Amino acid sequence: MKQYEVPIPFCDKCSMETGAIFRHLTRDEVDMINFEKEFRQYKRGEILYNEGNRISGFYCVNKGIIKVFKTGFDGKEQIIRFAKPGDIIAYRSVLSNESACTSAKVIEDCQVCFIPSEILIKLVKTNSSFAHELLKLACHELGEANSFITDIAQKTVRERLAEIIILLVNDFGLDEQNFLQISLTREELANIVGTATESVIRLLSEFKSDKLVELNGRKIRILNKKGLEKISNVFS
Amino acid sequence: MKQYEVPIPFCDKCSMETGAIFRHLTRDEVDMINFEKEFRQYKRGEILYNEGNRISGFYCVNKGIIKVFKTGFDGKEQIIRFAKPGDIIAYRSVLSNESACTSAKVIEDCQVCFIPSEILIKLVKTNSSFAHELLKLACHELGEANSFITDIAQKTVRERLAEIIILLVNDFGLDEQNFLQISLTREELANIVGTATESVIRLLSEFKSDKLVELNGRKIRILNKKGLEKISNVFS
DNA sequence: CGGTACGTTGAGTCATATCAACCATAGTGG
DNA sequence: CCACTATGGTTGATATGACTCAACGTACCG
Repeated sequence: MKQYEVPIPFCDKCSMETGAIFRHLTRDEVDMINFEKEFRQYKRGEILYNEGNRISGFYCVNKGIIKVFKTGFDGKEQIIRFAKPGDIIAYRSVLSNESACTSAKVIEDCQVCFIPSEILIKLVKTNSSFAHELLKLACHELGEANSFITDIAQKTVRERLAEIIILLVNDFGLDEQNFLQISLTREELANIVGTATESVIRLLSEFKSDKLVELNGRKIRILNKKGLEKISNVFS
Repeated sequence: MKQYEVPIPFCDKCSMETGAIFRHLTRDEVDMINFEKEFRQYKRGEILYNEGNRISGFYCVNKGIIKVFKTGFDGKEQIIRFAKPGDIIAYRSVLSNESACTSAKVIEDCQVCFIPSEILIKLVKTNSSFAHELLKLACHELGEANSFITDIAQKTVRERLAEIIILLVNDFGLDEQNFLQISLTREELANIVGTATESVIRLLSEFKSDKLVELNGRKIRILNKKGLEKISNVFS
């Protein structure tokens, strides 16, 4: 009956992480989550939930990377954001009491805690710092969404691709050899930028010619971050 | 010393409106807002606040229409949303404690209540239903932003223009003669859709040729809503 | 060894942006 | 009352970024 190789992590970790919303919970509240939550593991390609689903809880990512995307009219994915350890997903649907407006799929094998909706609602009702923290989170994401809308509407694909690479660097970091710490297919990159796969390929190899990046399959090595920033028109 | 012709409205109205976030406030809380708020009037073209400003409160719209937009790299506006009576704006910045990520400009002469940040924060802390309601609002807007991102990234300008017209109809309604109840310049339309003014002009006159709309200056009369929906690929 | 998913490259097309000229309207000031 | 100016709307010509389609290469997997 031993289904998991890994021990179920306690949420104490999440609750201590700076940046995680759980840091405003009391000891008792963390214990309650630990008691009520369900631990789950998923492999690359697996789906946590689908657009349109009624959601019965939200997820806190413990390990791995998840992409959150929306399926457009013709079936093309638009990646909205990524979730990495410490991030929560699906809270939007729970709180707005709407069905999921996005789907979530695993990019890198992951471990998550699934926490029932009632817990989230209860915490919002009883712990006002936590509610405030969630509001901050939602409002912050809203600000990012606004920026993204403006970018997609106004920038060229070239600018957007450069910008997305920068954002990925900031979110996931580089290893010792300056390789981006998240590996995406060209199609996935295209689905963030909002363009065709072939366009990403062509632009990436342009960036390569211009000595901005080095490509090794899905691994992207950043050679000239400043140069990319300049192309992306990120500042001013 | 009589500066305003209109009597200062009490927020009781706002607090009773269905859909407005204030409906979960107690009598005392509404009274507090009435006491602390500042009543302001603005004419078309005036600016409530600018991108980058530190915001010391949020606005509740009592009358008129306001556009909320972001200024892109080359100075082009991207309209993010409109606010009409009952809506609140700038709450995002207050709650996330960031400076304004958008600007707000009057489209149609308006009256607003300006409510200091502290009040909002205090209400979030003391009234958990109100906090929950705000969370619902923010999460709902987040869902809309996600849809918009997907649309801009994947749909053609033609589809988006049709969709925006539908959305405006749903938000602002039609008068007895089916004229859209908000009047925007072609440039403003372009700045919602994310395209060039000339493209909007050309597409609008195509829609006119196709008997979908009738144009009379800035007034748009809807002749065939179903037809526009079909073009926009809103459903399915 | 075939199959499937991903990556790459080239050629052709089209939607949309850009540039430029022009018209209409309304407000301003002499 | 009339230039004068600003703002917005329209149209045409032209350029081009980006998409589509198609073919082919590559790699991993059972």
